[in-house]
Amino acid sequence: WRKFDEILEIWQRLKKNDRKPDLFTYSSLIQGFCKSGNVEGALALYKDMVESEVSPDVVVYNALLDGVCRASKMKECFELWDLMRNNGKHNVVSFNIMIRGLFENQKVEEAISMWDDFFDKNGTADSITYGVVIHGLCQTGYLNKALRVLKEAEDRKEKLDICSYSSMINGLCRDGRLDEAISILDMMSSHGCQPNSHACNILLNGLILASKIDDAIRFFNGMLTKNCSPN
RNA sequence: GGCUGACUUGC
Repeated sequence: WRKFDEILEIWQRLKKNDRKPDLFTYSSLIQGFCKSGNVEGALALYKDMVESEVSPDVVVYNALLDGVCRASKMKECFELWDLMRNNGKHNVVSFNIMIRGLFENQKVEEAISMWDDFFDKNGTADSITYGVVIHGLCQTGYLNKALRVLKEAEDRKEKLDICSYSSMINGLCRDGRLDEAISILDMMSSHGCQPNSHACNILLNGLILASKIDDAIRFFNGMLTKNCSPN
């Protein structure tokens, strides 16, 4: 809160001295407001920036989009999204934020269709897109669809990273599909992603909670010989 | 110089 007052003071001094905040000033402040939960403040800054004829770029829009999603302001979210599409101010990060936001706000159908659209239109998914989609699908019970997304990405040799795999493993464990979880973990390094201790711990925990103690011990012994040593 | 994803266990 002290920092917040300091920022306000600096801001007022900036404005009083006729120093124009530039794109990056606005961008940093908007992000800061969003991250501290003050989306209204961020939107006010956005308005101020437009009035001052500093044109918001895709990073500013993305920060706002993420802010409204986290604040569950879905009406504002869709409005902003339309604006971004109409102005061509969106990129893969925008899609990642949107898909995550839709899943987080129980708009599962919308999240899935946004992903399908993106995918069909040859939007280039990055490893974060896969992480968001797989995590979202697992959290909402669409395990098989998540598995399909993962396998298809593997087949196309697309970038899947540790977050996609650990989400998938976590989802399978929580659904009691432990054998599949084990096989995903066993196979991931052959697809270019080394398991880390976080991923191994998720699986170990799943095995133990399911009382599969023998499997847990076998897996633990196997860890010692793989790249993921226990922490 | 500014934007997005896994959260196991313990604390």
